Amino acid sequence: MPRTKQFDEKEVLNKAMELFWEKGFHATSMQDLVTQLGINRASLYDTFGDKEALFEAAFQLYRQTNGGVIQGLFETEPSVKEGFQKLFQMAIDESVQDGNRKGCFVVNTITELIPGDEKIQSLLLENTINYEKLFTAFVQKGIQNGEINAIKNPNEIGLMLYALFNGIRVLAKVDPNPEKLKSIMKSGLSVLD
Amino acid sequence: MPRTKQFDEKEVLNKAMELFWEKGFHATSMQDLVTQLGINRASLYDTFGDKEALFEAAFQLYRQTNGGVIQGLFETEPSVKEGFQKLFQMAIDESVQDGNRKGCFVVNTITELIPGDEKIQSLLLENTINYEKLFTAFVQKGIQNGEINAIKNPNEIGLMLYALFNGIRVLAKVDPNPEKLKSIMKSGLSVLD
DNA sequence: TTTGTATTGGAATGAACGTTCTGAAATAGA
DNA sequence: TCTATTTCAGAACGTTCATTCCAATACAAA
Repeated sequence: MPRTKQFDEKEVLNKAMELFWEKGFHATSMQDLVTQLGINRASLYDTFGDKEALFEAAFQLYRQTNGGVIQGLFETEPSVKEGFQKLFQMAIDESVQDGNRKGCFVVNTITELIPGDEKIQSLLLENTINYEKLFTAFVQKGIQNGEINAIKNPNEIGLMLYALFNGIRVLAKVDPNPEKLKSIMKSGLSVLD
Repeated sequence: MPRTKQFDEKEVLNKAMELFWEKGFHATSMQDLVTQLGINRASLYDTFGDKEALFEAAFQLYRQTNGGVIQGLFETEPSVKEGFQKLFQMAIDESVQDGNRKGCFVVNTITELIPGDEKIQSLLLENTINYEKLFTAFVQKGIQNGEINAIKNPNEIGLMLYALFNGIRVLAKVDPNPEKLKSIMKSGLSVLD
């Protein structure tokens, strides 16, 4: 009976993600979204709700996409040291290649929307703890397979590497210099030796 | 001849800094500033110029204050390892004690205003490079006084510690847990051993 | 082809935005 | 005390904000 949608919902959400990722929540206006997404105002509201709901959907899409990549890398990579190196190198490459200097959507959101809305705040906390566990477990795996000295504390090292990962994403926004970022990675990963 | 100012310029700028620091550039309105600063709209514009100029002045005040503290610490602290530990502990304490979860004004500004205005962008780059040099030079000092093994690369380590410093400020915003942050510090500073 | 329902385009809403303006108030020097 | 000059209070400016509304449109089922 009804008229069919003239746009692909996933495609549109992807564009919204890019926009919020680049400009942040407050600096992105609904007008920006209407223009860039190429769909009508009313369709935007009918499909995704208000600005906050759309942002949250876009953020979740980012989490899902990136989280999947990292989890996949950790699961398939037999060497833990190489796994971490690949992960950091991926982040560095992304920063260096991104002409828009978007940085990391998660980091951007943490710094922009805390303090603030409680919903997004708990989402950010949950996300962080997930990543910390992922990092820690991967270090643990390295200890179990003998790659990493069993004296090391996997929790401490996992947390540290995740913090460093975030720090790199901040610095890469100011100065996307591959050599410099590689130095940081090298020195950071030396804690695994 | 003229009527004298009824407010202390430095005091007002300090309040503006707090507000921008907590909410960021875009989420802070001129109305917020007028209300919180307790001075008149016209006085605000006459004294500091427009919103952008006021933000920049507030940001410079933050840089000046914080940069002075760090530089002072590095100059007076005889032990490099202890110096770094004190620095990180200061950042952790600040994060844990700050009920408003403001985080670091520099990190917040990097993630909010890049990409964007070129003026603030080059200011941020200059600031970052300054800090990196400061960190690197302090590691160098540790090598010279025999505290740190001369095999180490001071540039790599300095950059890494500065990246980690920024990462901690991000994570502390999501989860200001002192034990966790201390673990990160401990593991990070182990590169100096 | 007709009918019913969801989508669409675009105008319209009122509030909030950054900024400017005007006139009254206040004070240091003459 | 008078005068010159600046600050101050608050209204007013034109834009932009997020959101809603209303016909007009388009399409699946009858």
